Amino acid sequence: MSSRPPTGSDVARLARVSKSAVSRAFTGGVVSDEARRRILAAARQLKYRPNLTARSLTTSQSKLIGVAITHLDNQFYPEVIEKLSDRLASAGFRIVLFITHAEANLDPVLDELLGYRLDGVVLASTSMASRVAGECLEAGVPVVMFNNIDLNGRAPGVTADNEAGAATIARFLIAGQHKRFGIITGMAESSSSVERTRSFVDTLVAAGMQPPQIGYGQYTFDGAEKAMRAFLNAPEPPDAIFCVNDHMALAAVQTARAMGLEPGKDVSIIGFDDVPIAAWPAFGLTTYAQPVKAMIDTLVEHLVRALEGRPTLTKTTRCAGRLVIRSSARLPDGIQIDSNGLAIWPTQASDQTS
Amino acid sequence: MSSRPPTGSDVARLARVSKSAVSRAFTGGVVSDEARRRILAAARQLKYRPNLTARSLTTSQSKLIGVAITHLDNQFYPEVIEKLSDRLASAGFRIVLFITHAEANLDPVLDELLGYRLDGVVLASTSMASRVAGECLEAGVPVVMFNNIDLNGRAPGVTADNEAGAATIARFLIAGQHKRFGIITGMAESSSSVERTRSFVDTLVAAGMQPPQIGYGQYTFDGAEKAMRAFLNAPEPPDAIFCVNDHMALAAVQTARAMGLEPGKDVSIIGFDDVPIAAWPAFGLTTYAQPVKAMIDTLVEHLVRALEGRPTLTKTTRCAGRLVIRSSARLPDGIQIDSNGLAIWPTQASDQTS
DNA sequence: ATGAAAGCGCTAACAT
DNA sequence: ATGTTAGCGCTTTCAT
Repeated sequence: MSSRPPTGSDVARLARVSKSAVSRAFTGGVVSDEARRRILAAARQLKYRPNLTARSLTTSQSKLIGVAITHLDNQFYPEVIEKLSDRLASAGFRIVLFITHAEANLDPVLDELLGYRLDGVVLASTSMASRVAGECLEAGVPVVMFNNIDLNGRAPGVTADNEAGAATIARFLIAGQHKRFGIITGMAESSSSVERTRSFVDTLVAAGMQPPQIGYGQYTFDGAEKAMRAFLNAPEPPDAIFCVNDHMALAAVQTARAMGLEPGKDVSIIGFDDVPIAAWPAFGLTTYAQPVKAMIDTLVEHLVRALEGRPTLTKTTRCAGRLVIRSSARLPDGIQIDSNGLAIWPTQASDQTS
Repeated sequence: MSSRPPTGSDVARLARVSKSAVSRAFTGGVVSDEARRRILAAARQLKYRPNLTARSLTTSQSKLIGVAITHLDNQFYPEVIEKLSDRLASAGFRIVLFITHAEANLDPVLDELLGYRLDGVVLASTSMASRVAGECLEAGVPVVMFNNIDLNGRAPGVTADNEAGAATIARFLIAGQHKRFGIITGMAESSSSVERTRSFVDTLVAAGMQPPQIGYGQYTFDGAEKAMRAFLNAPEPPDAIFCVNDHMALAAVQTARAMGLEPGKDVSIIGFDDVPIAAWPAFGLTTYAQPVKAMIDTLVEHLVRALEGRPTLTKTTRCAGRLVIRSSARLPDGIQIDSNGLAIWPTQASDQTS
């Protein structure tokens, strides 16, 4: 059935114009109204669509953005991908997906990543992100890091304001009269985890509190559960626990319940992300919401800037989020409720570039 | 920095061979060991990688598979995408993502979908899937439907065995001595929803039960919650409710609890999918597990077959899943527990092509 | 405003 | 085994 998709030449012949005229008609060039009419008619008749692959060969623009990401089981990322896809689509770009499993050998992935002559690459929490970023940059492909920083400081990035977020959480917990703190961290090489952890610890200590006990959750449900059990079985269990992402916080909430403790009452648990299910009645997770929309906007801005050849920043933009107060952590006195029915804890604004 | 990526000619020149030799070296053609050595050395030195775009122009194979999907908020799809990406990657294909929001105008999407000369397209629960399938097929692009059927019966597809699943659920509920049934459906145009609903109703009626009350959940959390409230506030509320996917079943569980009812005790709720969080302690959702792995394998098989020009089936393959029994629905007597600690309800095998 | 011609980087006959 | 040649389908000078 599929003889061969029609080409621009086919259309040109039928419309009795040159190939160039067809090209112009489809790329917004100058064509007389009469010619355009004939071309469009011929194109419709033949069901012609410009071959984007051929176009990209001449324009050296693929209109394709690579997105590298590890596992989608953290609810946060599907959300990010969906929003990113939308924003990029309206700018005429499509996403080529690279789901990387901390593979031993990066080279095949790199060959593809660079072979497709993608217009840009987004590196979201990929293992070996800095190495990949370096190679892309060397090949002249713009890179933007997402919730992740280039250790070599060459690629721009966008993250939530991890410092402010973790500090806000610490202060909220202190204000709630908690005395013994715990933290469940993510992967050791994750900058998000590191930054949130450091800020949480620093804020606690600066306020004269004991530094928190540390559990290593590896960003997994099971890891968080294990860490939580260790906390709660200890002689002096923490009464306030910060999990560096919601996925683990949700695990912590359930583990606490399984051990007969009611989150928000017997023990306070706070997460980071504000994934959709954090708001579910079964959890009511208090968490620091990442400003996904703002982050994506910034990300796309970086990308577009680089694409237009404008000088690309190599800074990491940190977007301020906000603490969404629900029921998994005990409230301090004097909390306000906003118009959405969400409690809002005053947090100093911070949306600067650092 | 980015002068211009090196081309095969650059490598050829440096290695003092012809372009074709370089091409052969990178595509597994015949080259003498000596030549290959020089070529590879030159390539490494120049950091050369074949331009996949140019290659696809000559081979008319892009090694790109389009995946169209609506919203990722149903936990089931991230899982599918991840597994699909893995399987395709090992066959040398990458995914180009098309997240479609029931848009008014499909044409721009189609122009892209077909413009990239994708090697194949997967249509997963997209609105207008049949229309899109038709256009792709006409353009000579292989299409496989996922959990969705081509109304015109031209594209092959793979789904879970919805009939068997819903029937198993109905029988399980009947065996559990339930008397009044309810069902919360998805979108009216979703074949999965339609098939599951029909089979559930038919099985109930064939067993001499009253047909279920119907709630329209639209596949959304809010829709399911609303339907659930209507059920439970009625004078004669159902004591057993089947939600055609887990996303809604999870909403139903929480709604029941909010109304003071304990799922599995006061009311039975069963879902369909077995998304990861269905297994979380907070839910313990009894649900019919879609055999994702088998489905993906079959899907990729269809794709590869079409790609190799082998005669493509236009049948829909229905993969048998299994009922995973947890705590959200009252147990019949005589249930067995398998080695995973999951209860297994005997279900007749069914993995045929229909 | 339009067409002719060149070329993007690659592979695939077709020689040799 | 290797090189030469001719495209793949498009955009883009450059003339006219």
